[in-house]
Amino acid sequence: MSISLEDLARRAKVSKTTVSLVINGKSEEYRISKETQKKIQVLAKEYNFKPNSTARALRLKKSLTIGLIIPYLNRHFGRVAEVLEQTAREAGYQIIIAITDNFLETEYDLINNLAARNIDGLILATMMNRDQYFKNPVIKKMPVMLIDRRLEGDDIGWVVSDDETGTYDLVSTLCKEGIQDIHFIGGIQKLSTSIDRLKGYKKALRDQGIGYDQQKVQQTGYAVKDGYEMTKNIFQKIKQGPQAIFTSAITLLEGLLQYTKEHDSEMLNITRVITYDDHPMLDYLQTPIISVRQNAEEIAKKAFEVMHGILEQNKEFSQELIKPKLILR
Amino acid sequence: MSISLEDLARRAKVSKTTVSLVINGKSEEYRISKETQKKIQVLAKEYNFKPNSTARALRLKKSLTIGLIIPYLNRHFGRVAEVLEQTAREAGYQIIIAITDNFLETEYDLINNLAARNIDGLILATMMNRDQYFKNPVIKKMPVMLIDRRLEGDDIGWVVSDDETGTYDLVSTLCKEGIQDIHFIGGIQKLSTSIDRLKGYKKALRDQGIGYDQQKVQQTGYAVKDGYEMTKNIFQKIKQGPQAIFTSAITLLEGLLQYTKEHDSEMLNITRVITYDDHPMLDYLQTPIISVRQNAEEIAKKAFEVMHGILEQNKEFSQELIKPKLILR
DNA sequence: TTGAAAGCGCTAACAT
DNA sequence: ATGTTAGCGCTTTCAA
Repeated sequence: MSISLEDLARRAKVSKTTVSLVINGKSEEYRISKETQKKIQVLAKEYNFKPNSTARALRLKKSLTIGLIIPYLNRHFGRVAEVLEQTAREAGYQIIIAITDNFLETEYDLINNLAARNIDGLILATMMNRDQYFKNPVIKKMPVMLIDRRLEGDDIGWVVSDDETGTYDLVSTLCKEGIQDIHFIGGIQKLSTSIDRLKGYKKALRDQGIGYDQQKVQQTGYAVKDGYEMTKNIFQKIKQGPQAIFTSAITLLEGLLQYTKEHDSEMLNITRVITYDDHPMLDYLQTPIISVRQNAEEIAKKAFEVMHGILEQNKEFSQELIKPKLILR
Repeated sequence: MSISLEDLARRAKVSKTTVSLVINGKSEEYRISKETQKKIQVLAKEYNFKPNSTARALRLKKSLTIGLIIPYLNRHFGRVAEVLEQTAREAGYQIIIAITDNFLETEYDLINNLAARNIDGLILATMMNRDQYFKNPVIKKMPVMLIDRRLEGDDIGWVVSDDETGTYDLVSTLCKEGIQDIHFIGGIQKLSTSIDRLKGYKKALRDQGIGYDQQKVQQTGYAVKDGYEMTKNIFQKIKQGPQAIFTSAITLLEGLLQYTKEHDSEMLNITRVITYDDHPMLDYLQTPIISVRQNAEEIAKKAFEVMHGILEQNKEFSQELIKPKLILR
């Protein structure tokens, strides 16, 4: 710990007030004499004085800290966190990250936990629904921006990928190759990511004049093993393999690849695969897999920008759809 | 902000002390009556009371916060961060993450930055050398554990993968397949990861009776484009392709794959590839790539355990080598 | 132009 | 078995 403001005041033979004013750049406003300023600044440098941020936070009831709650630190969220951290730091804010593993109960815990740490705002990839969201006592009292998953209504701020359009483009591309039989492997049904991606899928089929078949849609969860099981279900029903499968997340794709590898890799010569989320390694697979890359950087920057506006400029929250990028293969 | 301890005391019609004791689990020690305990606990739950951690930190001069400085949040470090976060939280600690992108200057900035936030300890994947490390004024005054990269000497605590053995096993495996011509594509030369991996490579060759050829070793950096360039160098010298290439990190492997894909993917039918670091997608590449998976979970847990021991039990730092796992393909 | 003092929410030594 | 009180380091109102 470096020396305290009081120590510094004593050595400079002035009051705490004066030191505080100088340190916080309010010398002009309070007309502290040049020489007093100088004296304090020199001593501050000499003793490497840094105001104790804990005391400051307690007094100001502002911690210059923003909480980030996400399901995991995989490629996409890892990148979001990385960029958010850097963007925030440049603006003098600290990000603290907490991981839910997609458990609602964990999310509740973490929200309380972060709130107790006096975060000024929260950026959140939530498992809650609208009801749960508005019932949460912490959420009610704190600026919140959702990322990744949005909730209905114009009274909640969010920055998410344009999942519907992304999926629409992806599925349409395939349809235009003449493929009609496209199975949908999805994640957690109630999340907007799932809802919007399914919407895009349906819309693409409709626009291409292809009938929608409920039987071809499965949504059990985002884990690798979910992808594995859903793939299994498809191949057990259609022995010769379907024309195509869409996976709604990279983890589900992993499950699919695992299943086909364990069983009959040749299947992927017949079955075309497309996926939401991208990964550089996809470039090097045997099977060409078309994907959609979410713009993690843009999402992070925008989310911070809006949060910053709320905290420091009394701005309103807003809702932002970020275009993902189709990666043809 | 939730209600304060004082509020709670007022509602329970007891003093702050009593509430504090009950909340902090010292009821027995101070023989608070069962009914008082009950009363307070019920009210605490009812009002969702969480002690203000800023105030607590100020009073105790402990922030219950540990800084984590790493180069990026990729797969390996992302996993380390994830596990560290969860482990720490269970012990009542908060992790704050900062990203250097492998720039020494950024690292210095971040160290100062975190220090001003009163972190109790620092877990650090450093770019510093021994000299720089001991000269740093912040480092001198704070418990520090290195991860990923170690520094020489027994006066610094660290938890890192056993890079030498990992590489040794990897290279030996290949040698035993009868392959003798193995090129080494490495990262930032001065880091222990590079030094130890090169050591393992040399030792494996020696033990297999294969001569070491300086010409076959390149180490320019850990970026994807470094991997690309180093691969290019090899293939431009050896038109028909070398027998094998070892890449010292997954990013370098990506560079290699990119080069071979852009040029002549057939090359990988001749050239065997092995890599430090693993990725699930490797299972699905055409070319079977043997890899070494670092035990991110173990590294994170151990690093926290040691740090926790230092902070709360006056234990000494220690040095821990964590065994990575060979993944045959 | 500067200082005194209150108070942010909590813990713990000391009292009762 | 529980209460009183000082004080952690800082900012800010009010006073001088």
